[in-house]
Amino acid sequence: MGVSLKDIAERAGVSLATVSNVVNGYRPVGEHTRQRVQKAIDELGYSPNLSARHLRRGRTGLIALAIPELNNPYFAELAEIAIREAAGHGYTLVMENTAADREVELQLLEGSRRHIIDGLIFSPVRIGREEVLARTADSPLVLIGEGVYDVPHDHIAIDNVAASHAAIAHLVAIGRRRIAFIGAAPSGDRQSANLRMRGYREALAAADLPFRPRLVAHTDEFGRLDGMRAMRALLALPEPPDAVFAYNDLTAIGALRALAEAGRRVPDDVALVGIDDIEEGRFSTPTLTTIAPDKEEIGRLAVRRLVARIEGTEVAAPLTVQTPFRLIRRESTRTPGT
Amino acid sequence: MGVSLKDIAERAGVSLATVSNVVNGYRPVGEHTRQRVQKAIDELGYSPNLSARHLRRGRTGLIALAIPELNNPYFAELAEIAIREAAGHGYTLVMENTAADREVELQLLEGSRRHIIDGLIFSPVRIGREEVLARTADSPLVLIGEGVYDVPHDHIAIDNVAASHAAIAHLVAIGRRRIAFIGAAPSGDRQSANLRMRGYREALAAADLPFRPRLVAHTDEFGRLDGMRAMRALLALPEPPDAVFAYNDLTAIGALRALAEAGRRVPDDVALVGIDDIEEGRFSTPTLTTIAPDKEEIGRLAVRRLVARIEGTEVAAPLTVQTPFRLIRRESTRTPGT
DNA sequence: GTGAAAGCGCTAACAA
DNA sequence: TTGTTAGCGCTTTCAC
Repeated sequence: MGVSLKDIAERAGVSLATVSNVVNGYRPVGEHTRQRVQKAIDELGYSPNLSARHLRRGRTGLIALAIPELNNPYFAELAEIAIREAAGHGYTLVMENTAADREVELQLLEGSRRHIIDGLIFSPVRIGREEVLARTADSPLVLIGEGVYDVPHDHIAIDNVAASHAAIAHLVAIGRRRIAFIGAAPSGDRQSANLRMRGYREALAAADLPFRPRLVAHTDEFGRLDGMRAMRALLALPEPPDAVFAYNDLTAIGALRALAEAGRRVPDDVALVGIDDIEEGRFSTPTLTTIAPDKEEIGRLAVRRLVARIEGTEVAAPLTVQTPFRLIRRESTRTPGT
Repeated sequence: MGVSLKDIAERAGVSLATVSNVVNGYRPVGEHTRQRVQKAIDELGYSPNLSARHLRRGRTGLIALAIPELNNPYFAELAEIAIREAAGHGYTLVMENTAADREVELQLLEGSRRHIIDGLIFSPVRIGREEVLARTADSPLVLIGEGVYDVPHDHIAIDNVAASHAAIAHLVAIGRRRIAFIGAAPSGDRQSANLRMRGYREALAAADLPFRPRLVAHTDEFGRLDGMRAMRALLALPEPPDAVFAYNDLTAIGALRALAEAGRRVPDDVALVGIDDIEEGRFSTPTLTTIAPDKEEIGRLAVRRLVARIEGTEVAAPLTVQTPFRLIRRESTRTPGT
């Protein structure tokens, strides 16, 4: 199986250590020696055996990104950024799909992959503070998304309550009064749904609008189908909403479809705002107004902080970083006269 | 760093080899011994160090899935299936994004990850038969998608020419005569685009329709934006098409948006068919008629054949497997009276 | 049925 | 600036 350091050493007439130093640059190597070694490497086509390196170093060069749904374009876009950033630091990123399953999330925390990954970027949805605190694995952990705070780990997230606020404020500003929320979690165990719900209620209160429980649609999951069903239910109300704030763009897209099927005009009859700024929302008809998190920043920061922890270059106490977001107004809230 | 075999051996009062055999089951272990060892494993919380195991065995337990765009939901859906299947075989799947870049594809073939992966599932778009034949890496390779045939590797794909045929035949059947194709590759180096183009021409000929070069729209990439631009160009023609066959669902979605912006009705003015059956097309307005490959089958089969090659259980000559596809008719071709 | 020991390829401590 | 060597944790051959 392939060319080893030893082969190179023999070919170049030097010791193993010297070849290793040419490859890794830990200590200086004479110019003449370096060239001979490099020549041997090129000729024989050497590449280091990572298993051996990692066995020795105690690290694998792999980091994991655990997300609740690979199918959600938001996470696919985030993953793409994280993969690129990880590669830039010499790490390979492996994706773990938790499928928003509590058991899978717990296993991940317990270090089911302990020996294969150096660190974990984790977007938990079914577990909370207690479970994270009870974590037994000892490799670095960076949390992304919402839901778990006050734990001794770096955490990158947008301010969900503020984001919801901004969405509702926008709907209020264009004159809507019966604003529905799609995507409340059924059992309350989905933290981010709770936060967005809280922002919804706070913003309603701030605008002096009554909170109407019937305008809150619960969903099991947060995909297109869930959004569509929820919207149908809202449309069946005696007094349907004139605006909808959806948990994410995916449920908003589903709502859009339900509205089209029901023959409602968007935004004239019902205005619509989502969260995530997935590309799909820039091409739907109508295009979708959304709260855009800075995915680039989230992905990059998460990887950077994780790598810093792994390599011990970061020693400061774990930080919770709020990344910026902005409202992107598109056709789904572009009403005449506003 | 963790509990090792040695710790277990000491605790249970047996040799390393015995513990290894309890863990791996390569040779029988006495019942009494097994229990003592198992007890020690449970108490100490042992899990094998994979780097060490892999160094010894010469394998890493990692397989890679290299795709041209993680952002394309088709590949995200495929990846999800492949990850699940790989896990079922005890492998971890890492995703490689080639970004449809020829250089990246070549590096992959040369085994840039030689020592980190046991095998590769590869969806090439910029390279052809020669490059695959010149491959230097020696780990197993399974090709998916179209473009490279007659190479000594397993290959899973749908019959692209037939798929295009089916799409065009459907458009002809609902009475369309000026059928455009969106997604011809500019330089001809994108194999699958060429194949779909071929199917398009053949099907036109079979229906006694003239091939009109002006109805063929070239695109640089194959995303929503590309589809939108191409559609705009087609609409600017003196005699625009009455139907469009798009390279994939993503370009079709872009085309749909261009049609909406231009105020054209779909399917009344222009009917539309894509390929891939991504979920987005089930929720767009109108919903998108598509050629649906059997993603489940493709993902599962690719992983299975790769694992079989890695583990040497498959010794038969490499096979090209054509997986089934079917036309799913939705609103974008649902015309009155057909 | 069980044990002893070699060695996978590499890094790093120590020596020269 | 370069070389020697121990040992990371595991599997596997050979011996008992």
